[in-house]
Amino acid sequence: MPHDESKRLHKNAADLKTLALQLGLSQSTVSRALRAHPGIPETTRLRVVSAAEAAGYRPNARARSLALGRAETIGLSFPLERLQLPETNFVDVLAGISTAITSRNYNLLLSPFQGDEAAVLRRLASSKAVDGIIITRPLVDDPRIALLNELRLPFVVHGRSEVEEPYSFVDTDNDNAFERLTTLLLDYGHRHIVAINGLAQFRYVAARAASFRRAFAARGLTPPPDAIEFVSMTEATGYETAMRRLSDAKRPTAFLCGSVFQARGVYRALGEHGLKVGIDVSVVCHDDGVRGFSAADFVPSLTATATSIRSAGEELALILIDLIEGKVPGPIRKIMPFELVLRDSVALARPEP
Amino acid sequence: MPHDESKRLHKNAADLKTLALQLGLSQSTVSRALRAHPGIPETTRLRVVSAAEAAGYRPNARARSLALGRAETIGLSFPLERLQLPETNFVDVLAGISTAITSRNYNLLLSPFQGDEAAVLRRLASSKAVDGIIITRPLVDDPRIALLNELRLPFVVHGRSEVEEPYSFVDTDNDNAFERLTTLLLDYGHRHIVAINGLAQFRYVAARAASFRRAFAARGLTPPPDAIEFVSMTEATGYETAMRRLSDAKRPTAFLCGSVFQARGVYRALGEHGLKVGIDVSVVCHDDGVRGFSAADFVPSLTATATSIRSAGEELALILIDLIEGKVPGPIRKIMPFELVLRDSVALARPEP
DNA sequence: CCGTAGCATGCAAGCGCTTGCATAATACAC
DNA sequence: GTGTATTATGCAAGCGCTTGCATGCTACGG
Repeated sequence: MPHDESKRLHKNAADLKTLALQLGLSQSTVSRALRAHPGIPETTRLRVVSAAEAAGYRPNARARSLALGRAETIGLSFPLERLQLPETNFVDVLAGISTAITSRNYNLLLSPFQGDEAAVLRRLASSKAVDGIIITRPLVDDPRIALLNELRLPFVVHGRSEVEEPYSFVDTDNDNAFERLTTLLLDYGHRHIVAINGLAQFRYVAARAASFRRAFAARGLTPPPDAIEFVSMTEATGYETAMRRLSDAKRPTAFLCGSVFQARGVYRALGEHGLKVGIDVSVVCHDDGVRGFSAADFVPSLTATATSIRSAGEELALILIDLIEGKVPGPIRKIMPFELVLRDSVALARPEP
Repeated sequence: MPHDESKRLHKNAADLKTLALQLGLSQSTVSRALRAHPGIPETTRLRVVSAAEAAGYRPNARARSLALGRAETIGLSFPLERLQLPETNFVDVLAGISTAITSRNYNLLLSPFQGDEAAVLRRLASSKAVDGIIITRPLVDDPRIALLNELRLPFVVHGRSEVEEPYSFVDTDNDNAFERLTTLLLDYGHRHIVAINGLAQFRYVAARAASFRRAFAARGLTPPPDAIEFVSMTEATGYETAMRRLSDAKRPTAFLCGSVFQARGVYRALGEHGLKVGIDVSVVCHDDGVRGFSAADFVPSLTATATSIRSAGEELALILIDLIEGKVPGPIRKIMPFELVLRDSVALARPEP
């Protein structure tokens, strides 16, 4: 360390001990004054605080978290690919989480993983690197929930699972949104609707499929078994699926998409078939409010159930922090609201030829 | 804590002490065995390691970092907006960093901020929350570099600055890439080229402008002063700029874009003017390899200097970790390679009418 | 003027780990 | 069998903070 002396030239109090020394007080008093503990008279507190400020003192987070048993840090565990795929709403969730932790003065530890997520969660828990964790994309029957309960690490799930275990979550209102979208198309006279859903292993996909059928059932109808397509949430699959279904013997009159990415593919497929969206064929969609993919910007603009996945991210982090700090008791369940925004992509179904 | 006893039911060794007790060894020996210190016989080491594994023991990261003075965590400080903007290569950098820290077994602490970055850096440094930090988007004369040197916090900059201070960086080869792109257009006979550059406050923008002029100078030419446009890196500004310049009295024959986002806007503007890319007007671009925005996928495909900003992210983290661990000495400077990929967006300039 | 309540502050243990130094045990040369 | 290397392990002091408990002091009623 060639510059060791220069460090001492700044009369910065690097630690509590020297700060206490400078003030002629004990570490305990200084520590308590800085944390505004009751029993410390206001005058001392002010004296200590201003001395700390002048010295540029900040408590050592490592020592503090060891003594306190809390690190004021939350973790986010996610498969590395979610940052690599072009079409992902993950970044928006991350932005929401970032906003929340900034406002609550927490830190965010990113835990990307490849392969075994359980191992990552175990490591995070037993190494006490974080006070709690956010997990995403739960499966229908997700083993991580039981694991985290067993590890006694506070956690919040983005989405729901079917497990019996108690857990906190923030989820999109899939049930109502998809029922609403389906009902809208039915109202407009559509009966031959293709729902482009996500991959069946995720719980929200099942929920959406059920809502779709429920909307039909509410009018005494039953959609044909092939009405729902279970494919990934990308433009490419939206395109391929639409292309395939448009060459069905009986062409669908409407498409319901799970994401704006898929909807974009559907628009393209319709264009290639020379069909006009909102005239020849109707399209509706669920819109998570992903940056740069607004349903409002589609041409023609896309009727959609709008929600903010960014707000969901904020909510996730806020709930987790409340849980960690014991401000709220048991499992918190939060369903994010949505609204149906009517735009130009839906027309009355043409009478059957 | 209602479940306190159940914790003890698992005979997991929660800490070194109990693990040592179980093994009939001292904490020192167990600690050294786990870290494979020399002087610990192989047989003891194996015994300890397997016992630790069986007990599911993992060292407490908080205690470890306090004792060690290192947290095996790096920080990434960035303005919150960079996660909110739709058109950003930041996520790709993040993906690269994530990959690298996973492979080196480090953690990544995200420090989004709004407003005063210097305060964030100060906090990060004096609270010892991270061992080092990555900063991005340096200004021509960036004060953060001096600050971090003063704080003695290891850091790496994504990009370069003009400051005298020593610092490590990873940067795109802006100089050669833009000279190469400009030369290509000049080779094809273009003289009336509009370069759509970034905002002038960033150092890379200045470098790119200089390279553009240098390519002209190499043939004894000088571009007109309005040849370079300093605008943000978005589709919208690419579009607006191109629209504006296409109605110049003398229409440009080629556009050189700083990012694929801008190039996308230029394509759209040309389309609206009824001009064919690669026939009527040529377009070249620098392509950072941003997810989902490949120059190869443009129609017609876009000639570009290709680099991987994701690899740059990896490099950033690897260098920072080497710096932290003292594996490399002073400032490391790394310029990422690129290659010029010829595609269909460039044609010979039409002879002047 | 004494006793005691209450206020301001300090002592010291402890959070769980690392590590310099010491010590006990063994090996080997003579 | 003694002396010295060498090997295997342990002791205890920190890392910088928090906090339960103790202590000295002032103030006030009687």
